[in-house]
Amino acid sequence: MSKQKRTAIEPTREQNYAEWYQQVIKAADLAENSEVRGCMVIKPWGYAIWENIQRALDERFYESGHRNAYFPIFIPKSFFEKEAEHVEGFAKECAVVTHSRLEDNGEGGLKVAGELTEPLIVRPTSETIIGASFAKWVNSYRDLPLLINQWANIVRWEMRTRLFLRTTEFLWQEGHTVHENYEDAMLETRKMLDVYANFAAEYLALPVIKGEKTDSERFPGAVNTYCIEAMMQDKKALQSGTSHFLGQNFAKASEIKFQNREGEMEYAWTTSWGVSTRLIGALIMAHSDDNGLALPPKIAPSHLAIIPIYRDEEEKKEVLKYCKRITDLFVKDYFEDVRVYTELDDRDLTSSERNWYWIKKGIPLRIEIGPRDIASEAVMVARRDKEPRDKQSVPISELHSFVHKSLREIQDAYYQRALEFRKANTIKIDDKAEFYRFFTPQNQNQPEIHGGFAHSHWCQDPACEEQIKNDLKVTIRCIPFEQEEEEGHCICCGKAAKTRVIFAKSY
RNA sequence: CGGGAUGUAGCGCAGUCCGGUUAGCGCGCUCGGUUCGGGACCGAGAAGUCGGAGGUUCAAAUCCUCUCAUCCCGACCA
Repeated sequence: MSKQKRTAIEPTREQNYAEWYQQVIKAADLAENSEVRGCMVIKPWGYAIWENIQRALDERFYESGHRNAYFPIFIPKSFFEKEAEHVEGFAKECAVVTHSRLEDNGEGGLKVAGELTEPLIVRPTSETIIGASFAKWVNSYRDLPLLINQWANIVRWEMRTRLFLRTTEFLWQEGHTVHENYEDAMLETRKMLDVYANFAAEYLALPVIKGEKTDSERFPGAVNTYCIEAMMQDKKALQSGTSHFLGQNFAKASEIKFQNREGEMEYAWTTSWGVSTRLIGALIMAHSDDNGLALPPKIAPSHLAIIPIYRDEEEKKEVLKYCKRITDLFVKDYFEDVRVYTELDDRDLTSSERNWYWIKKGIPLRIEIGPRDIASEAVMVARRDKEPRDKQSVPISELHSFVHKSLREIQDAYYQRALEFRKANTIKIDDKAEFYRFFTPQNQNQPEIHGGFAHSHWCQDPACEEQIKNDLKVTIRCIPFEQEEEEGHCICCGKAAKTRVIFAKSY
């Protein structure tokens, strides 16, 4: 059949986006569903991406004065109850530990025993348990600001899960800070959102929109929730990170008080902010294509796949010797702040099979090395951002600089492509009928990829937000920071409105 | 938790309506040979509690009852 048109991933994005996403993960061997409902196993290639995310973010947190610490996975129920909105927001998705022991049930099985006097909640987020520590640590304005970060796992008992995007247990980072006043806390909240946005752009090659959540989407217990929103290739929005200004709400709940410069006792101002393994989902859906994963070099676990090509043992020996010269060029080599790693793939498979294997894994560069290259003192280099058969010969003498130049170009190309995709699918809409048309698929039974980001006016009435959500499954992703004041009419009710918000379908 | 569907080899499926030798097919896996810079080909082979329990029957993957699990659509969400 027409081999030229065969894609490594089936179905394609166009055919069935949700299934395509699953297949990309499988083909790249990033993760798999575990035996435990809703929980995933993150495999080495996927976990390495997470470690790279950690490394880059951790450095930024440290540079901005934050220090890592670790708090318990269990939160006593009573702690959780202290902040009313907070409880309400998370109550429906908590895993609760009620017993401490297993006993023989007399039928070859086990029964739970040892009921706890107070149930423990497996943290869905740590504001309350960390608050309890902070209450002890903060006594004076001289103790502030207190800047703490925790890398941890979290459990939220979601109904429907999808690898990386929404799993019952997930990995994340949660920053928790305490400040003397409103301004400092607000500054911190916004600063960390910038850290996230810059990280997303520079490392994940992911352009994001910074903005504020509406009341209905706000973190339970927060005063303001800020977020970064990214557009996936199915034109849906993915919330990729959040930063919360908590005001004095949690300080009051946890009794975080300090003696201020005037000698009076005062409740502190706190913030919290986080990103999770969901970022890997964002990464996948932003850049991957119908041939599988595509990784920006600054976040890729490995950068060069070296594929030796030979016919017999004798040729193999010679080619491998030549390969050693190539790998030696990149020993302890750095692409900007990222360590360059190479993968020598001399498995007993055909060269094309090995080639496609690395294409599906998203490795930025593939280097084919065979007898012809030895003769010409060169190698064949292929880039993941170009067509699979698009290869070029590069002399060994230029290979190191060529690789570095290419890595930079690939990183930029992914960012540009994602940015252009978002631009092409973002429009201003002022007419209600057009708005409804924009978010309605042609084929209701099997909705095609449609919609995008709609910048439209909103009157701030939650009823309008609710109406749109019910009619179209479209929500306000955020009220973007960057926009010019422009009088208009609410896209739903038509009343006068001053700001445009971003409407989109979302994950 | 409501509506729909599916459980058969590692993966993807056929067979079930209409019960009948040894439960098939594709991919993958193992071995041998030929290949090898666009996902190789030929030959041989291994691999299955037909989700589980109970029932009907001379006979059950197939019919009946119960049960468990998964997926999709809703409500919920980093």
